[in-house]
Amino acid sequence: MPKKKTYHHGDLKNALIEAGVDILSQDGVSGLSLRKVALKAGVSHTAPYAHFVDKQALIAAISTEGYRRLYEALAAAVQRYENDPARQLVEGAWAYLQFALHDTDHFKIALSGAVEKEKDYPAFVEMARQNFALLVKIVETCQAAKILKRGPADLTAVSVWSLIHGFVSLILEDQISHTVLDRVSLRQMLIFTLNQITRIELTPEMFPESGWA
Amino acid sequence: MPKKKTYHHGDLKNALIEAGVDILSQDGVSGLSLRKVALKAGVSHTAPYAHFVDKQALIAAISTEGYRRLYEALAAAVQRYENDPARQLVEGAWAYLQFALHDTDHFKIALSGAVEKEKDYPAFVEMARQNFALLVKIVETCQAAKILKRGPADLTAVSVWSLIHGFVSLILEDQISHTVLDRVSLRQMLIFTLNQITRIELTPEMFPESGWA
DNA sequence: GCATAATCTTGACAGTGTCAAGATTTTATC
DNA sequence: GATAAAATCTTGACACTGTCAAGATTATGC
Repeated sequence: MPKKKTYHHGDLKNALIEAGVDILSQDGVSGLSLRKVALKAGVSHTAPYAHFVDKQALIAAISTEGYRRLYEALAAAVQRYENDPARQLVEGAWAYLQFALHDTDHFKIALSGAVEKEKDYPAFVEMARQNFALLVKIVETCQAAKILKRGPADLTAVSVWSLIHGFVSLILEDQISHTVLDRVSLRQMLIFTLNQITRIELTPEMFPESGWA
Repeated sequence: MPKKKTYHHGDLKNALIEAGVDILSQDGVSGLSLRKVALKAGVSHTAPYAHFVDKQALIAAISTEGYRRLYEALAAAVQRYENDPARQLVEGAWAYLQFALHDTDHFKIALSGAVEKEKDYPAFVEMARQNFALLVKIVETCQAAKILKRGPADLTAVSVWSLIHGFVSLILEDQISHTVLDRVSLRQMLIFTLNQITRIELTPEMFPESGWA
């Protein structure tokens, strides 16, 4: 993987982020070290300091990339089910869950507090803002279609996000009782959970898995 | 703090857990090291290995203690508002939030996946089971009072927990937009969120802060 | 073209989790 | 009650970590 020719790498910053993402999916959050990242990028162990003030800054960059991918997944789900608010809600939540399940450590590092003070990293904040804005849009559409309760869309979006994020987090932490999970599928449980906040009854049959994600 | 007399400590295991809890609240999750814990307990840096197979095992024990305290807080809220299901729901959620805000790192280590495989620690699993059982009870009471939708109580409990846990997690991660948080108080936002799943309208005025917690 | 900045390397340091070997104390067995 | 075994704790070591300092190399601006 490391192919060094010139003294200057050329695009080390992005190479480090890429290497970080790789190591993250391979060794998990606890296996992500600056030195391993540097090694994978083919530079010495302190080279990253030319581009990131400390490890937190690199983690923030990796988190930002994670948030970007999550946005892509969400936006794809929204776009695929244009003019079908209920489906947008369900598939958006489903995409959120799928991302967390398949890119677990990337999800965790971005949304489970690996970065202590994300506020210090504007790019991260901006991606977070975009994601939230997308959610608010979905919520507004759902409210217009009388699928969600009326009320300030941004407040409602926080509630909806809380519900989905909580469910996904508890799944990842393996906190949900197996007497429950043995009885219903993840998708059924997700739809059941979404049902708690919708004004119409959502059934799994209304949302057959399209199997493309 | 470390007062050593005898070669054998006597109750080192619990002393280590206590020291761990202290360090956790002082230096946070990232500042929690085996060696610091050992030092605080007044023993050498490898003494903990006589009681915990590795750091994860100590973290599991600390997490279990965290879960125990959370249970105490929840049980107190439930008991205080006997025969008032709506209030039990609100104050239970409020206690969950307060615990997370005041014992942030203890909450995080127990419920935000610091332990990789909690399943391997029976005491932890048991505390988790007890907490969930308490929640199921609250949910059943609320369902009987037509405050929550009907449906399997344990599934509904997962949904309710998801909502509260997600909200608390997002608060802790500082992920919730400040354009929202500047407008409403945390308690208002929590009640607004709970309102998404209740069949009756909860207003902050119905639940004045009792200021005892 | 040359000074200056950016980039990268080498070397060091303190702190980490964990293992091995041995010292000390308690417990169990006869 | 002596003694073997087990539990507990210490000392020392190892590899790995994030980070700093000093210097080497390359690119950039005037």
